[in-house]
Formats: sequence, C-alpha cells, structure tokens
Amino acid sequence: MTCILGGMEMPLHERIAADLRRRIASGELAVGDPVPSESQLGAQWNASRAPVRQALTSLRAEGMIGGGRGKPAVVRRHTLSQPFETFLSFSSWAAGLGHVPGQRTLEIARRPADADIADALQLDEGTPVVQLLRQRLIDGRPTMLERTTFVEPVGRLLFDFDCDSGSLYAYLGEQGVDMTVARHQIDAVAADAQDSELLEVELGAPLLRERRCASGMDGRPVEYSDDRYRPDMVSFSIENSQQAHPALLRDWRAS
Amino acid sequence: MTCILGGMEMPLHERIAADLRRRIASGELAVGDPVPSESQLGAQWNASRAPVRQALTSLRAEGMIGGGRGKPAVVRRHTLSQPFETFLSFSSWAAGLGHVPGQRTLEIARRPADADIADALQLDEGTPVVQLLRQRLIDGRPTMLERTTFVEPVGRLLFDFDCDSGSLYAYLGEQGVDMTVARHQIDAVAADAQDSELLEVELGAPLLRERRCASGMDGRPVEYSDDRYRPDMVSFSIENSQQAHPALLRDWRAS
DNA sequence: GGTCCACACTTGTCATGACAAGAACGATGA
DNA sequence: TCATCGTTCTTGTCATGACAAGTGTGGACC
Repeated sequence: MTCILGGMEMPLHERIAADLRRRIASGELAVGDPVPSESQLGAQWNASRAPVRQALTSLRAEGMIGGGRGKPAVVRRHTLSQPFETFLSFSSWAAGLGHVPGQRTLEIARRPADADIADALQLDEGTPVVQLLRQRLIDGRPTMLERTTFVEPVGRLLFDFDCDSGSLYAYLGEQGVDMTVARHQIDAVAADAQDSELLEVELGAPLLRERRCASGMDGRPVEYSDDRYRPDMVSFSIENSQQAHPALLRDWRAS
Repeated sequence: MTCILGGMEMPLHERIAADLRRRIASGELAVGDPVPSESQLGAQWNASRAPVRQALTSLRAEGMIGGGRGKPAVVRRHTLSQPFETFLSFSSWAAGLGHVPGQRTLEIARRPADADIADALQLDEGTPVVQLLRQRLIDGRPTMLERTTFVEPVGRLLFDFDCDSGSLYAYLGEQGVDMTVARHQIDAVAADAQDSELLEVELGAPLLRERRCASGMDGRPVEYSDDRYRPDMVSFSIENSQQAHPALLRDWRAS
C-alpha cells in the first residue's frame, strides 16, 4: 500500500510522515480528528519516539496538524503544503488531494519568441523557443489552461517525451534541468475566446492568472508560463505566522 | 550578554538558536562562514546533540543556514524576510514605492455577523462585529476596495480612531491587539455593482481578490477582510528558491 | 448539582549511545 | 600535474531512558 508513496529506502520518519499525509488526504483522518498519539504511532511502527516526533514535527511545520504540550495533535487541514514542488506539479498536487488529475496537450511547437516571451526569458526577440499549450483537468473537468514556454535547449527534450504520461518536471529534473528559483506573479484577467472555449466559461469571465518564470541556480531563465485557473475551482492561499515562513498553496474548491 | 535574548527559562535549544541568530545578525558570523559543527556547539554549551540539532534545524527552516549530510553548515543569510507587515499595511507599501497612498472610509458599522463572517471569525451567527468599508487610492486613483470585519472587542477601538489619518494596524498594535498569524486566500471575482462604482471599472470586470483572516498567537481570529484590487494596477508576486521560504509581495503596475 | 483537586496521559526537552551516509581532504599513484 | 582512493569528519537517523510541563478527566467533597 505504501509503495506508491515511495520506496522502502525512505527513512523511517519520512515513511511515517508520508503515511499520515496519505491518511489525512484520503479522509481517513478528517479535519478535527485527533492524530494517533506518539506512543500509539511508536507502537504501530515499532519505532522509538525520535522518528515519530520527527514525522509529526514535519506535518506540524506544514500546518497539517495542530496540538501542543499536553494537547494531543489534531488534523487542521487536509491540503498538503509543499510550496515549490506543489506549485510546479499540477498532477501530484491534485493526486495528493485525492482527486483525479488529467491533462491534454493541445499543442507543442517550436517558434521564434515574441517580444513578451523574449523579455521574460531574457532572450533576443526571434530566438527559437518551445511552446506548450496544455489543458489541465480535475476529475475530468477543465480547471486550468497552461501556456508554457521553454528555452530551446530545454524545450527540445520535450519532443522525446509523452507530455500526457508522467510528470513533465520530474522528467526534466532527471535530464539535469535545474529550476531552483521561480518568480510567480498572480493577477486576474478576463477570459478570451480560447480561454472561454477550453475552460468552458463565458467570454470575459474572471480568471485567476499565475505567470511564472523559473530559473536555474545561475539565474538564467528556463521556463515562462501563463497559467489561467477557473476561480470557482482553484484559489491560492498563503499562510504566515510571524516566525514561520509563509507557505504558498493551491486550493481546490469542491463544488 | 544573552539576557537581552530572553530569560534563562528558555529551553536550551532555543537559547542556542537565539545565540546563533545573534552571532549571525551581528556579523560575527558572516554570510559564507561555516557555522560551528554540532560537536563544537555541544561542547560550547555542554549539551548533547539533541538540543543542538533542534537549534540548527530551526535556523535551517528559517533559511539562515545551509548545509546537509556531510556538508558542514554555512551561513546563508543574515536577515529573515518579513513580508507580513508589507501585506497588512497598504499605506506603507505604497509610500515605499514612492507613490501617494490615499483612503476614504465609506462606512463603519456595528452589526450582527452573517453566516460567512461568523464562519470565518469562528463566532456564532448574529454575534456583533464591526465592519469597515474603505476605498484605497494610489496617486488619487481608486485601486482597492477593502471590506474588513473585526471581532467586537477589537472593532470597538476603531470608533475612537480616525481611520483616514494614520495606519490602522499600527494603532491596533499600540492598543495591544495581537495579529501574528494570517491566512490569505487569493482568487478572482467579477466586479459587482458596488465594486464597479467605487473602483471605476465595468460591471463584471475581473478583479483580484484577497481574503484574509488574521488571528492572534492563541489562534483566535481577530479580523476578516475581503480586499478587491484592480488587476491592471496591482498584482501579487511570490519568489521562491528551493530551500528558502517564499516571500509574498504586492506589486504595483505603473500604467 | 457544582467545585476543586489528584491522577493519568500527552507532548516538550534532553542525555547517551550507536551506526549509516555523504563530503572534504590529503596521500598516493599514474 | 592530475586523477583516484581511502581516511576522517560531519551530519542524518534511530533506540533507550528520563524528567518536566501542560491538559483533560473523573471522583471526592461541599
């Protein structure tokens, strides 16, 4: 069962944390339910308190569970907060929530960069880039429209990859593509004709737009993307306490 | 020396972390410098590895130090970003950009909470709350519409305050109101009649909405706000590197 | 019936010890 | 000179044990 969450080579505390995340995401542990106590978890996994506490600390940092000294931990949220990865990978985010992600790659093309793209990717206008147009689905319903542009050396890898099969970013990562820093810009736009058709909303309906520019550690841009979400299905949320670091999430709205 | 960092009653791992933060902030440990190893810190503090590691884990989560398995920790940053203040105070944000902020408080009222508000503030429906409707301007142009609701004990303070004079949050802070944690939810909505009139956009135009629920350290909600921005004037941006925590900013779009 | 308190349970903190995994560095050989 | 290898150091992981601090509950008492 736990094999889908990762191989057995994971450290014990990560396996415990992954199992708890799964149980929370699946609804087996609902919001407000008490999380098994440290001693119970220790008995279940035949582990000492150290890895159990490490797992719980991890979930606590993600905001999934609450509790404190003397207060048994309770489930606070069922979303997983993995800011960067989650933001990149639509599929794993949806899957983590227990929904069925889908995607249809409508176009993949190599063409010269226009002014906007060239500016975002710090290229000269006319430099060849690879553009991808993908419709993203959740439980079969159109949720997001993704217009992604890669610089040519990276984009060329996509022609050898079935974009509708696995995770694109996992594939690029395996190929040695480094995308460690990203800048996201979020605003609202009215749906144009193409948006309207592919997202099944009215022309001019408000859409939540996320524009993203991802770069390698050296600061050279690798990808630029214009993602448009149906605001009735997805929103973004940020949680920040004074001490803790804010976490950016993508929220799913069951409707 | 360490007394300014807190009383002696702090747990050991917090004292170690606080001391390291001080040494890093003061420049005694500059960016790039190696942090004392776990064994060195253990000897310095006459402590076992557990509290030392807990302290280092804490600093690592804050992005102040790097390192990893086998790699001795090094100082990465000497400050921690605090995007919270920026997000709360519209005025200081605009002023920091060199623009002229303005505001017109259109309504301040004490009324019973409706279902949505009651849910957000964890009150019973009908509990009295204080609501504020404010139009925010930049360089004289309508930019944002703010519908804020405070729980009554906090909201009552506003009747003794000229909302159009100074910073509201600074005033509340002086009055001892604690708002250390906040949850922001961002999506897009179509402008309704009131939005349309006060933001000077067409009916149905896309607006960028930020809903915010701020709480005290004890987790009790203090304020709930529904802020709607003209997307042609403001957007949000988030910057994240792989390890470091993302920072949320509000962006101004000169037009 | 309401109040107060002792007790059980939970989590937080810390010491000690052990082994594994990865990195840095110097010595060695080509 | 440069590549390679092994030693050593550092951090990651985990077991065991102990006490402190806070919470919740049930029973005794008024």
